[in-house]
Amino acid sequence: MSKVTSADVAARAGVSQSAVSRVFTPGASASAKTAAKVRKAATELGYRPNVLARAMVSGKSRIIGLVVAYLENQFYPVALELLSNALQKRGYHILIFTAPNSTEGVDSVMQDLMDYQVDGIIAASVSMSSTLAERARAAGIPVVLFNRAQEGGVFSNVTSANVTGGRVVAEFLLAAGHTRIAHIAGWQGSSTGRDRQRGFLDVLAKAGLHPFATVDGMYNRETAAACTRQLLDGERPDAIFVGNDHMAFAVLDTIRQAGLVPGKDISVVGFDDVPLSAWPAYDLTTYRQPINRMVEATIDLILGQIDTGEARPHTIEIDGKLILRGSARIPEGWH
Amino acid sequence: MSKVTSADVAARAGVSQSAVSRVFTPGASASAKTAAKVRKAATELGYRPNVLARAMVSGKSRIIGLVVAYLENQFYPVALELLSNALQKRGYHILIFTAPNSTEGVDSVMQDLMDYQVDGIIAASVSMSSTLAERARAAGIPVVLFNRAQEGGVFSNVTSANVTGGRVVAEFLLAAGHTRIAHIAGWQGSSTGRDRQRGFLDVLAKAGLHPFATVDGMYNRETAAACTRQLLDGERPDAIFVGNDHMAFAVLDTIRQAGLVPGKDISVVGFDDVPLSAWPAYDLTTYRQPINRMVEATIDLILGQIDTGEARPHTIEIDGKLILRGSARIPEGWH
DNA sequence: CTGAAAGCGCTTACAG
DNA sequence: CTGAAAGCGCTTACAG
Repeated sequence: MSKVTSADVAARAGVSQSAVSRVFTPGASASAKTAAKVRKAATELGYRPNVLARAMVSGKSRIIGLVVAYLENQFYPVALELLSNALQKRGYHILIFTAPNSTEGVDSVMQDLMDYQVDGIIAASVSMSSTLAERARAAGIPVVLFNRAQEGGVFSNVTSANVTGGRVVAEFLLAAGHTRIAHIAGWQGSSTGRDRQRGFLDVLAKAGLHPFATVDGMYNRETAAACTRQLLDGERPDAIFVGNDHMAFAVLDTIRQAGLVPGKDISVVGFDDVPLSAWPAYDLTTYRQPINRMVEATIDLILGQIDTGEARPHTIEIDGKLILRGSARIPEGWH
Repeated sequence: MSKVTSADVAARAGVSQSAVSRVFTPGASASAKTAAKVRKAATELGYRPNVLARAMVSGKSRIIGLVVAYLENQFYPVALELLSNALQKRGYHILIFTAPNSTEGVDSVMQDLMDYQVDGIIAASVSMSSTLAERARAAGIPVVLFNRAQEGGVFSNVTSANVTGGRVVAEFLLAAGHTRIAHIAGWQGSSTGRDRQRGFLDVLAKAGLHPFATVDGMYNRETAAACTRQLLDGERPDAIFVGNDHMAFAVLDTIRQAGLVPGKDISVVGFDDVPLSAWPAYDLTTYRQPINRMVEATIDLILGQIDTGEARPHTIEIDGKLILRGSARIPEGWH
């Protein structure tokens, strides 16, 4: 019940309250003798500095707000864990906000976040209004969009090379000799969904090939499964590029339920390379988003902006890589 | 850059700073006229109360610390999302700490957590020392262990009926006529791993059956896969009870790689019923932990203790349910 | 209902 | 190096 304060420690150690504070402030000046007395008293009393009080006066909460939506998609728990570990190592912690998918929802959540005086905000897989951007800027809080870009360049963002990824997948499927290539796209309300689709269709067009079909899978399992059932009805595609792995699993399930064999009867390629993609049950060929490097870049960016106080928007795009597995026919010479 | 404070709003509205505070404090008294003036000024200035300052004086941060470890196991992201949503709805937010698996690691993380003056702590899938328990109690911070029990009853905890679950699985496999039943157990350093195993072996023993083998899978994919390969070498078990779904997926993968068919050549039963278990690629028979009810109970418990200030340890155990799918032979009369 | 004032637990110039 | 004092942005008795 008893909160031990620096004054309590000061009294017991026979020094001033300021002295106690200095001993617990890295870089502050305190004699070895004072430090020893203070530490002893602190230990005896079980004293630990109140981070909130420190945050109030220093203006630094050492809290990073994280807005996250699709936790069913394994990409995000993985990112969350990496982010949290790396931040913890640097003395920061994550205050988590699960956001509804709408811009208004995100805005209200972001507002909440700012009320906590977070030092920075990482928004994973969400978009937000420019009003909010203005507020964050006014408050001097750096914001980084993770795995999502934004029109107008008001926010910093870290993504993989989505357009290139889409292109590579198209080249891969073309090289394998596929001619009836469908695309179950990522949500077209998101930059990732649009960019991957754009790169993909671009290459197809250049090759003079019309896509067999292009539909919005909404980054949703059920939608993707329904789309697949429809595609399988009648004349079938011989390949499907799916906007992310999470949907691709549903596509593979549906294909198998139709009695077809992925990689033989029909090639399937995903996007992300979440851990599950490598498990034998799916063995999914997919374009890897280098999540480790995306997380590092995000952390460097946001901590850098917190340290320097400079918050100009940066755009970072990290190269991905096609990972060849069993769900798609492999063209000669690819590996 | 400019932080707008209640004093700024007061100046613009022509009232005292206390009046501004009251307008933003639910339940405090302020005339409609004052409230209107204040709200107008606040909106114009973009004022929002500083949650940290409020926390300092009220002693309530409205932050719940969450300690979590195994985010690869889908059970935890799901729990995290449910927890976060429910808490957000009640005006609380989650400060997240990813913990190493050791007791010391957890202790240091918990200490960090308490420095943030969290109102309560939820520890998912981790154990911690009784020293820490003492500290939390001294600080008046309620702690709830989620999906883990603790010796000595110092902490509150919410689990499913793990012993019963183990028993039910054993009865199920026995009823299906299996006689060479192996157990790849959950980590024996955890209460869940031990309890499930105990219930399971208990029923087998009462039926006069020796388990075909019992090994510790450590809640780890690779370990579980290695154990499975070993079990498949030579005379095989005809059924395997796996300590959680996360391991069971590796077991199913391994069985298939050996050219065997789960549910026909060998029955596999997991524990948890994570979303992936229902996907056709795995179609895993498993004992469901009712995660929604576990989350509700956890939140009721911790918010209740925060409100009342009473923090006696409570132990809550929630009934689970066996979910029948294709990975295990179904005995007559079961459904 | 409302304002002046104290105080939450710290950090940080300012003198010494 | 060290202490006294101001101040971070609020809430909350206390008078009126």
